[in-house]
Amino acid sequence: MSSAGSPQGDEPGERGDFIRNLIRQNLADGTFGGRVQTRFPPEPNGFLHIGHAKSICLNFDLAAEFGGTCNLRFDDTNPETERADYAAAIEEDVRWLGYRSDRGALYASDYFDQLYRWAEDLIRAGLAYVDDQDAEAISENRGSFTEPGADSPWRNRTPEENLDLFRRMRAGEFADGERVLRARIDMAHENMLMRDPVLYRIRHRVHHRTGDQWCIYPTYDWAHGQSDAAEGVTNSICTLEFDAHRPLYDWFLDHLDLLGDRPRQTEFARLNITHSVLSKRRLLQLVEEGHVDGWDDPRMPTLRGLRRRGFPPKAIREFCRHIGVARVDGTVEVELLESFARRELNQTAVRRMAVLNPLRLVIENYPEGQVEMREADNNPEDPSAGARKAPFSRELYIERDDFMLDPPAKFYRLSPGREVRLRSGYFVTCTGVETDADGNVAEVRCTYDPETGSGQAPDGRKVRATIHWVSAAHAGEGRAVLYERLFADPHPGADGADPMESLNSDSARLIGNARFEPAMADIAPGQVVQFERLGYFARDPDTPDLFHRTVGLRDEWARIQKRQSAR
RNA sequence: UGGCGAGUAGUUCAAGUGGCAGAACGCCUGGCUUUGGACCAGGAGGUUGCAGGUUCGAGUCCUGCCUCGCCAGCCA
Repeated sequence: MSSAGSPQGDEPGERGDFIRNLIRQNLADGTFGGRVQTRFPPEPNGFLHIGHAKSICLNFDLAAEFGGTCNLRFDDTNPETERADYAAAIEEDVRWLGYRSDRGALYASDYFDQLYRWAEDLIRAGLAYVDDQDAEAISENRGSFTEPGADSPWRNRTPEENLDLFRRMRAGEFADGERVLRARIDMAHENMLMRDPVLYRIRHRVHHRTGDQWCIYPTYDWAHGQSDAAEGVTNSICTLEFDAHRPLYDWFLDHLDLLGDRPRQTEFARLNITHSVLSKRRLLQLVEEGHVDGWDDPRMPTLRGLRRRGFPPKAIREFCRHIGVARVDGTVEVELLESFARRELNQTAVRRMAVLNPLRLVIENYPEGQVEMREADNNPEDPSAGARKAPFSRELYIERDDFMLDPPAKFYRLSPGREVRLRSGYFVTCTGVETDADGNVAEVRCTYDPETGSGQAPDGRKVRATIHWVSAAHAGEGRAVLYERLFADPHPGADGADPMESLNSDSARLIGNARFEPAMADIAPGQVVQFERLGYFARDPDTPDLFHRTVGLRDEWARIQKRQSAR
């Protein structure tokens, strides 16, 4: 079955994206002895977002599809920015997304000893040297895109001298920035990254795992490939900006004494989403400037934000599989993510009636004081979800939007003289309204047809609309937040603009006086429920009376209104 | 300015190694329905960045050009 456009297939021999094709080819020619091992390597210096999810899903799915393994490995080579609590949060988020690292959490810092030994090997081979130049001088002597760099005056030190100096660096004899260890490659190389890259820098800093054991720390380039090799990674998958690092990645591994195969780096395009930003810097700015309530604000594209918002992990996984991988930068429409949330939630979320903007409805011919329990399916898509009972009485609340005194064309809901169905209740016909001093509709009057309790009229007459309701005397009260796009512009910051300029000032609208049917009490903290006809809402984990709108239902009437007003 | 990477419906991706340019989301029509939801059926939407060339035949191969992204941290 599926091939084009649905890369989630795991049938061998099926065509797919360039990464899967590569792995299949490796498998066929025995490159890694039939092994497939990947890794997800975040730096523990912030929270994971939907862009990371793409990488997580790719790496773990690849391993699962080809019978391999995938590890979570923290790239913790820079003690200045990293923290243990970030690492813990990342582990939690990966688990929440639905993946388990095959060997628990691994750390680049676990390889500091091995990395150090490899560095000494390189020095002994005359391929690395200690440079006394400061950062500014190194930068100046690197040259430019069009001009070659200049050799450091310390480039030709003997291996003995380099070894001595490097050991003294490690022993703490020098201050931060006083010396670095550099690879001895080619200061005129057309790839700037090959112009004697820095391997170690001095940082007298406490590391969140190794404490004060080290005062020299490996750079990303020196640590990454070797960490991959150390743990047996076959396919090291990273984003496009590391493309230029690949020759370096290979150079190091080619000049070291490895136990196993040389891992292979492959790059793919990172994810962008419309009406959002994903750079760490912008996300941090949103939090620090108070545009959102924190890293787990439901408007944030962080996994914690999406979780609080009610996005099911499965929907995120399916989304990531659907968008596939390529080497072209692009921006996915946020509507696609939402459509995956709807698809999943439609199958799994229980239904409840909630009225967000209450309008009193009085049924004139329904006996005062009478209450009957109406049965309603928990989920029409899933009979095994059972049913609940909702109290029905003479005075109800309906949605203010479901009534119009003077209805325009194509408005099928309640209006004077018109009959509609109350969901899981009876047919009612509007007989009139009560208005307040300002002439606003304060209450709608109607009569009900006791013969329509089955949902159908015995005489076969039809109604065009079914609306939701709650019994006024039995309703619970609560609050709901309606979210819109955080950024009004689909591409915030495009053409050099400041993304913050397009912040949507109305991205969170609080509804303070929503009314719920009593069975809303069954909804657990964090659980997502469908408010019938309105959308999916997640009960806040900490504030039980608060619901976050995950995503609305498709709204045909809203679309008609939009079209009419556009005319 | 040098190097590398990339250009296929609005968007994201497909289209063994030259053989009828497709899917999903979005949009439009219709059907069905106790959610104007879901579901079902259909439709619109393409000069495959541009210009040449090779070939019976080019999204795919060749040449030139254009546009976009990344690279001059002791960040990752």
